[in-house]
Amino acid sequence: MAQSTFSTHVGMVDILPDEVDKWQKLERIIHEEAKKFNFEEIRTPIMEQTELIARGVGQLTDIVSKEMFAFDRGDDHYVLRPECTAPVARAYVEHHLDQRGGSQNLYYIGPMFRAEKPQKGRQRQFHQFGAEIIGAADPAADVDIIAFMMSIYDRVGISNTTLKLNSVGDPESRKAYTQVLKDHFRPHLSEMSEVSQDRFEKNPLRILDSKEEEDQPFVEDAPVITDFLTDETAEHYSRVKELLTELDIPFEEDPYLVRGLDYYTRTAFELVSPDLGAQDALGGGGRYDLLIEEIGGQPTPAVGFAAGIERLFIACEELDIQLAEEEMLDVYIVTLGDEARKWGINHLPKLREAGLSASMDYIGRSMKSQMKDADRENARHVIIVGSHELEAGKFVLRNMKESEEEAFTFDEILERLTS
RNA sequence: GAGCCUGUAGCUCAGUUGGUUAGAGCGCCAGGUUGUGGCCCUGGAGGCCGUGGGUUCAAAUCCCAUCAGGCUCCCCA
Repeated sequence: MAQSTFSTHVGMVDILPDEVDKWQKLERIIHEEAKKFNFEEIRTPIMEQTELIARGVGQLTDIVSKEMFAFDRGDDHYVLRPECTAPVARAYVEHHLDQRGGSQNLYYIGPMFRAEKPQKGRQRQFHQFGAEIIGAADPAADVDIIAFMMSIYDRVGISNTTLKLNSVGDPESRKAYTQVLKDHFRPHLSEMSEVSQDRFEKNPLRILDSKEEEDQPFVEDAPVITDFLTDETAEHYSRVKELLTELDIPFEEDPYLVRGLDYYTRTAFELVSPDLGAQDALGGGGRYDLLIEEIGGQPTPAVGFAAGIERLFIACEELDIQLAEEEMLDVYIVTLGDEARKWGINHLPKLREAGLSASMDYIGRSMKSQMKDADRENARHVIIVGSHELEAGKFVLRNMKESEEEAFTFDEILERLTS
């Protein structure tokens, strides 16, 4: 690889012209699906106050404790947002969006930042799309969020995914469960991994997430949270499952699914794909009924999801899904000589005003090269302009797909191309 | 943050036990066609062999370090 003077920071990648088509296509799909599901887009700043993320995401999470890009400027603490749920919740509280009436159905697309060691499907600047329903406690909202998420993968054509589902309880059920869980692990603690021993104090639920071999025997026969849910939360959970079944959205219950962010309550879900390797989560989310209050708003139930765009593209590649369609150029003007070139420069705007995409050579290439360039740009038509044409006032219009050509006046050409 | 693997042209990759001016395909530029793309033919440009150090008469090749990427772990999207 040639050494260039500057390069991107580790884990931050350029999205080059050749790949940008698929980004635009995916964004279009997301906007269209959002419209169908009646979600409105929200765009929040890329930087937030560090305290918001710390409170919202959770002080003890990896994201906050070791993965934040944060800096101070004067008395202000800036952080590059590592996720977008806390920012959206912040905007909801700050701008009193509850006053718009009803629940707020919001979605976003944008870059997030986490200072992790990069690997496939994991970058320091990565992109997520996601949605939140704020102000609705009904299980129907949980299911609508999941349906919205799934509809995007359906549109893209990624179908071999597994939706994992769990309920992580409310504070009351979690308290009871945590007690039982600790009692379960305590006698074996010395035989368990260091991380798990650490989590035992900080967040025992996360031990269930452990992939350490020595932990497996104890995780396998651990009690499950779903046995300790309060009546209300259990009812909520079974209602979510009923609705998913009614909507023909297949899911797998995973009693050990624990989300890594502290704000989740009740419903938790994750969409995994066998096409992704180690980083196999396409997206995930859940209910977070405590977050809005935690960051200073009124107690407000909410549910949301976030999904990784780069991971979606990796899955597409594995499945041979071509997202981008070929870009076409309506007209390419091939010019021979200075007079022709002037003619071209003068007539390009007329083509564009007529709503056509139009281009020409600016670097004085041979006719053959200009034709090749037109071909490369996927031009539907080429207008050939040389001294003969200028004298006759008729220009060769070549249809590149049919390989047919005929001479017309410029007005006739406009007429033919726009009709 | 830890372990393992890999860095050669814009891209994908050859390069023998260390041995002259480091190769191919694709792409790019040009010519074959005094004014016609795709196919074909010919030619050309393009490499500090990731970077720094070491061993050696001699290093893309061996050794060390470092950086970057990949795979696991961790974590998550």
